[in-house]
Amino acid sequence: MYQYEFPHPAITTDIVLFTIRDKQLKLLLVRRGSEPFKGTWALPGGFMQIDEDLESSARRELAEETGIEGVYLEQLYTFGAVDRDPRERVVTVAYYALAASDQMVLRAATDAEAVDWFDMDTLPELAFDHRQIVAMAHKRLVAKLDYSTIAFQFMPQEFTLSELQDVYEIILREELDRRNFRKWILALEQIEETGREKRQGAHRPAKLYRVIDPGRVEIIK
Amino acid sequence: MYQYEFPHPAITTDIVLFTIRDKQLKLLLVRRGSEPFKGTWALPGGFMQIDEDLESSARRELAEETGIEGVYLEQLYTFGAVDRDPRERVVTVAYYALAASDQMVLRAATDAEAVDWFDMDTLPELAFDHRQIVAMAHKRLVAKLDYSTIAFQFMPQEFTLSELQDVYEIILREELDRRNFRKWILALEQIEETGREKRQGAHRPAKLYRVIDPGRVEIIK
DNA sequence: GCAAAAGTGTTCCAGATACACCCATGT
DNA sequence: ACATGGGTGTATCTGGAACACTTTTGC
Repeated sequence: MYQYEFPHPAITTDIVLFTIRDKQLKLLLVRRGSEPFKGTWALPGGFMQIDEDLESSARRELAEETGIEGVYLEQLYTFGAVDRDPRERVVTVAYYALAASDQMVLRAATDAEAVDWFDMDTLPELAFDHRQIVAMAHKRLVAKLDYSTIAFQFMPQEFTLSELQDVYEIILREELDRRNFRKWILALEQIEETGREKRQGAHRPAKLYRVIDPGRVEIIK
Repeated sequence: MYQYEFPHPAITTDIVLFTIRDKQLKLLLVRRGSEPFKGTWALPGGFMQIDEDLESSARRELAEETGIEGVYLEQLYTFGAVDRDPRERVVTVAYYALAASDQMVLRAATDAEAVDWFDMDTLPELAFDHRQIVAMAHKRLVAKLDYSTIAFQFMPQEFTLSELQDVYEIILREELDRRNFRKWILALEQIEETGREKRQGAHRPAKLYRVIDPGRVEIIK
């Protein structure tokens, strides 16, 4: 038992992990194995330990619940409505995360818990205020596409310009002119040719590119 | 005494309140009246109550410690390094706030506490990790000036275009062309003439303007 | 009449947009 | 040979940047 002179809230971290698969923007959810909201889909996340910092907590929860490690992670917003958890006062620090779908090995579902990817436009009912958290993360993702190089976080090590353009088109939900897109993305000087090609199907092979500084997300304005 | 099965951190809110006064960007600080960091300047803020939400906590602390109410307030970032407070584990949700200096009546200092405004370029030593919090708030303020109408939050009800331009120049630390600034700011259609003038000194009077929707901060891209 | 800030338009440049044809491959 | 996606250049438009003189007032 831990005792305090005045009441303390609990702190959780929740992670909104996006990826792109099958030409769709996907969101990772876990099915809750315990009350409250048992059986309902929710964001991966959970209680912060007293001796770990916030980002470590988010990474640990993501790894424990889904087996996923090493993704791009950024703090999103902190949600603290008084009644957002029926058990006790819980403040959650939400993160959003992006990953290339080929980087991820989903852990075989532990316990009775299930983990799965959902299309952003056909999400199930979500536990707590997770719908609101997802909405904010999605808005931020769309906004950041315009003024940062965050889209590269969705790409595998090598990719074609068409694949990269697909990512932008899927997230922005609009078609882009191929020539203008290529001019723009190359002018950023954030990607370079690998010298290799991707042959696929009955047409001209596409040059493969890599991100010059894969860990970094640049503000491009 | 309050008991929990596992240890809970404390949650605080801290407020980085900016204003513009004497052609300088100023920051509000309070001198700590108790340990730790007794006597050191710090951001206004304090422990969140178990039955209030985060923003309410920030507004309450600001009002209690400084007497200031009704300012523009926006969540900044949540700081949770394990050792950021020597007493116990404390996670702080930082807010930044902006106000017109004429709107604010500083409360006469209560207790042994002092409250004062400091120039951003001559800040004293700060308690905890507040220097880092201030740095992030300042960076955000400068960035938001470019893509939102946040600067209006510094203005009194009626103001001249020169006064508004001063605000931009002080925060951006660069001079702006008067004609271009006026063209740009009027094209936003966020301010309108009041029909009144400001006569001051031996020169042509300036038209007074007001913000059309003072509560709102628009993203202008 | 003079000092001091307010007010006002046009030119220029750079970055974004629109747009169509040839290329290399597999079948 | 043909179907498929890959690759490329130019003309136009638009928003931002540079730039100087006249107006109104108080003293």
